[in-house]
Amino acid sequence: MTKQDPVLAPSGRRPTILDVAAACGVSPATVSNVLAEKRHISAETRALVLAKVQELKYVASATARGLRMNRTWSIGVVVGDIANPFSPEVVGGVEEALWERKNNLILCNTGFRSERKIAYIQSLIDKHVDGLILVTQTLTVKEASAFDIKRLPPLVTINRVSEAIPSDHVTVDNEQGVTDLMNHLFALGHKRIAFVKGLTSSTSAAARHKAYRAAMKHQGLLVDHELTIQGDYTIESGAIAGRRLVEMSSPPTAIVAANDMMAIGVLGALRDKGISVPEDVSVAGFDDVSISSHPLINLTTIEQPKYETGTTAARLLLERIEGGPAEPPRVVMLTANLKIRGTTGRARPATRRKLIPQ
Amino acid sequence: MTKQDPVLAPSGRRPTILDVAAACGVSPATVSNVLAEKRHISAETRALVLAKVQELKYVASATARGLRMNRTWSIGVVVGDIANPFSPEVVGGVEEALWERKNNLILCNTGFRSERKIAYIQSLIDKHVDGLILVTQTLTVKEASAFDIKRLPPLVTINRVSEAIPSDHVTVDNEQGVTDLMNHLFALGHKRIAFVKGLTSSTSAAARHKAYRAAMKHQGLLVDHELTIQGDYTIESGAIAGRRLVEMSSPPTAIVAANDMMAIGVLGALRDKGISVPEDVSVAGFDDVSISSHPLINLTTIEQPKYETGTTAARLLLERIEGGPAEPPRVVMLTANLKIRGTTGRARPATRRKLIPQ
DNA sequence: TTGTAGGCGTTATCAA
DNA sequence: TTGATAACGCCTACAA
Repeated sequence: MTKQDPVLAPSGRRPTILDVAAACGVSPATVSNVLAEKRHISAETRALVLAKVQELKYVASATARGLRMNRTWSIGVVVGDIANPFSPEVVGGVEEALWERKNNLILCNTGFRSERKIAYIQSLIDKHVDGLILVTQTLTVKEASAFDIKRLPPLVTINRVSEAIPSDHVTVDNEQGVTDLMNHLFALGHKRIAFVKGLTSSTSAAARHKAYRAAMKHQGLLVDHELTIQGDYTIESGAIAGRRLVEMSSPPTAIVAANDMMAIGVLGALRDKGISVPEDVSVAGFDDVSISSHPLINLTTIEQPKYETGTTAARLLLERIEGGPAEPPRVVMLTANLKIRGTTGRARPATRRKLIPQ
Repeated sequence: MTKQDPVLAPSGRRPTILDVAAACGVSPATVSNVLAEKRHISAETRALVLAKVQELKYVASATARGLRMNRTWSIGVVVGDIANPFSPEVVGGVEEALWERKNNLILCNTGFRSERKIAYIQSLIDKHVDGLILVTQTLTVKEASAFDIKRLPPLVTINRVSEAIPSDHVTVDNEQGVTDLMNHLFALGHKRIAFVKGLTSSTSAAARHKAYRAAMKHQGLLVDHELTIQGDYTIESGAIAGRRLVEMSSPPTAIVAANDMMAIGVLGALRDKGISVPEDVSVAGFDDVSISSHPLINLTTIEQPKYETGTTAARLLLERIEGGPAEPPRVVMLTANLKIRGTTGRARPATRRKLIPQ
């Protein structure tokens, strides 16, 4: 004889709305309405239903509800590299905002591989996510052609405008940030300032580079193309750039990297070469990743409000999902804050170094 | 006529299996079978169906399929703090392994808040995830009582054994790692070694602390309780611990932290106080977070293979999901690797410091 | 205030 | 080798 628990549904099987309805002697519709608080239900039945729901630990199946309502309360978040300190901070913000609205976050890590990005987005479409957030990623026209654009859910991009598809966009004021930083360096007497670029495909990287050149010109300085080095936002690329720069016959007195990770890479390379920062060279980054404020790094940088970037993107997306497509694409540009720390200082007279044999 | 914006006005209705069936003049069952490769279909119809599928860009709705098959191909991953550098590396590993098996990752960030953990797990149950991975988190008996345990999907815990529920478990050999590190310090002449503990609730933190005490005893050294400081795995708690330790009347010659973030906090505090590492004090951590190997940090630590921890956990989980609950819980213990870097050196003679006035 | 019934898009079972 | 049909669990017109 099997011992039946009168309260719990048969082991493992979760109770359905029918079980609750039966237990209460009402119709499933009533149970649904009690839970959805859609139409008025007599206090009596309401109480009964709620009691039974609790007793049976009934929770509606999100799958069934999703099928019926054509919603999943899930948002796909596509990042290039979750291990890059920038990503988790943004993702943390997205997560928080989604949590507040009872949505879930499906994390997709592309490793910046195009095919994987496409495959992931396709699978997100299959899963019927309600929306998509692209973190420092975009959809090229070519990539977008891989699937039926009409079936893409609402989209928000972070730090990189979407090429193929109009979408809401959250970014930081790159131009202002870099300009502030450059002025800080000019004030310190720097004239020979190098720039480590980010990926060319990145809108924000491009904007930062552009602002650098504009600031140089505005200051009446020549932009030496030798002093612009291509990086890819990784710490390693920063280290390589750093080595190259200090080995030059007439090296820069300051190095600006398009993000903190590269700046930190530069710092590492300089340390390995025994070059003092900021006495010999000044270094600065962009983002203000959490480790940058550590006393041992102490990097002068431009803060991008990463967490806020994430929450903002999520909220724009949820509004769009609820509100419908009526409004035109929105762009939110958060302010960049210059954080002056220990890696920038007065420029060493440019001539001195030349006398030192390589 | 309104110009339709493809993304902002999304949801061109996606074709269903019925559309494909109709277009081919076959039954939906046949389409399903072609796609699932379940039963034999004549080459002719097969080709026809596949062609139409391509033409219509038909993809089965994961929601409908999930409802029918009682599977979602989604795994919930619950982390305490996604911004802690440890998390993204593990999550990256999980993500990769899930990707290989075409599963998705639903990320839940609890901020170590119990109610949020409960609410998240409940929502994951609602969503019918096929499995759950708890990263440096556990379910206490009390927490587990919040929902019907029978309805919990298969579970894998990382770095913290599950109290309430039997589950597969992936961790690192904490004891061996700490023992190796302690022997390294002993060999350098350290006797007065402090320990910064992790959260008491963490199994791995407890194991690391235990191994520290065992090593001290085994070496015939007294464990001075003053030298054990409670931290919480954050960089701030490490900084606080560091300050307290060096302000002691007879400070330690070496400080071991239960994780890298706290060790890095210690380093920051020492730097702020002008104390040289490793000349005045040696410092070591546990995890080998990516920044630890940077030339400016250069932290001696014990590597936990984080990425591999993630992939292993995911694979155990997927096996369990496919294979059923038959087998008993498994434990995988990865080996810990001591990484000797620049923050550990010969012990300064214990007497010297006493002469220097505070 | 409540109940009935249809359908969301699949897959599985049975029948042909 | 293929087709019809019944679920899966829910929400929501429409009816009562």
